[in-house]
Amino acid sequence: MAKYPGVSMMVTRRLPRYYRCLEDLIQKGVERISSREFAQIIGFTASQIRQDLNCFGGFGQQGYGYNVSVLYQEIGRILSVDREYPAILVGAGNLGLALVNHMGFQQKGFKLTGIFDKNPSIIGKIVGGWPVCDVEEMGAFCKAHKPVAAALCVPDSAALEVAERLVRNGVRGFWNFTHHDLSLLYKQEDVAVENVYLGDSLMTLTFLVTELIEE
Amino acid sequence: MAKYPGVSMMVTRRLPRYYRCLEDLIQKGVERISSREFAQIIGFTASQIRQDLNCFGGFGQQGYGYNVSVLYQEIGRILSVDREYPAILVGAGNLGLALVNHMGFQQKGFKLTGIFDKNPSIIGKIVGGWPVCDVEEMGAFCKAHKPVAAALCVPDSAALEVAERLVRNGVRGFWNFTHHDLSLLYKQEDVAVENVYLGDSLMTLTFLVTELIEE
DNA sequence: TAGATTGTTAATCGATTAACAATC
DNA sequence: TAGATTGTTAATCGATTAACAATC
Repeated sequence: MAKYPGVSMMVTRRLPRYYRCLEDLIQKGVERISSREFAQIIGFTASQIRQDLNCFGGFGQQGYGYNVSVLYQEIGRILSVDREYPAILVGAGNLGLALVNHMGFQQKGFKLTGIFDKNPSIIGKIVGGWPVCDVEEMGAFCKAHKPVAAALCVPDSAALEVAERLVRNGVRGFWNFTHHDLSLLYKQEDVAVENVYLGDSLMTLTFLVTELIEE
Repeated sequence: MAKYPGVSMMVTRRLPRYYRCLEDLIQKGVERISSREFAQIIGFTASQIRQDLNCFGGFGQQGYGYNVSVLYQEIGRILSVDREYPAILVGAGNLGLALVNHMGFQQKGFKLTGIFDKNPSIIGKIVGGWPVCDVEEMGAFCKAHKPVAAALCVPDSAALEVAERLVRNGVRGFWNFTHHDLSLLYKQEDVAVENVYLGDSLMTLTFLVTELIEE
């Protein structure tokens, strides 16, 4: 059973925003904050912040507000960013490598445990401390290391096949950079999918810019 | 004045999905499609599809449905993906390079016209056909080439300064990969911001996976 | 205690879905 | 013409905002 069954996707997606914002506040030495001040900084309404937080518990105190570091810890716990779920990267192209080098998988709930690619000219190279392995070894690796999630940076054409293979091997979450909506595939089964459609994001910007500059 | 002033962000963000899905259908040789069939494939409801499309015009025909290639063209036009707005990339680290090499800026409304970085060891290298230039040259470059948009792949700490410099030089849109919410900064001014919070996206997945696997 | 600010309920707003008349 | 499916209006649903009593 899910710990927070009633929580909407809207609220879920705001949690990381709160978390990061609180991190900044700690950095700046802020100890307490009211929903009103918080709202100003983060760009939501005070009502929404209080409403959101109360999905998970009463972390504030009337007349005082919220203790920044307490709230930070609480949201971190809710997000489970202190976990180290074993995760793998499939597809060590430009984007995949950028994610490994640029992003901290750790401190975001995951621990990278393997990198896989199909391209023989990449296999064997060391990336972010890990040798790139042949995708053919992926099945055996999963049986041994039981990765919980996978970052999918393979070409669109390979997305479905790779995803299905991983699900058969116990992977329960995808950070999906392909353009195949995997959440459609796994609606029934218990697989979490976070789609990152970079192409769509750029096209959205195109639309917005055009709306702005075309008279 | 905006061409489509009443269109919500919700609808806007679905447009690229429609566009890509139609592309796939064309590839598969599908000529016509009803909102019902389309809904099945894309994972929305038929009502929503018809509602969405009618924000922009009546592209269908009663009793027939939608002509796939006509609809594809129409949505492409609405999104302005056939434009070639001059755009630059600032920050040629792993992520920036991945975007240049992996993404097609062209065919998504933009044309990359320059790449900038602060790091002397990167400056001068050729990436995606363009030499990486010193950020110090950015002002002069903007005056000469008038880029309309910028992909921001600089460290968080540099985000605000770079963004402000670019806005002063006429940039009207940001594809923002930093964790500073630029849309907060330019609420009043006419600057479009598409925030891509990869870290938040990964934390969201962490939350979803935890909800799934913790009993 | 008095002032401040939460937690929570009620009101509003917007987005999605359902229904159906218009029409190809 | 009859069948199918749109465009569009009305109903529902969910998310955001406002309000205020509870309480630190």
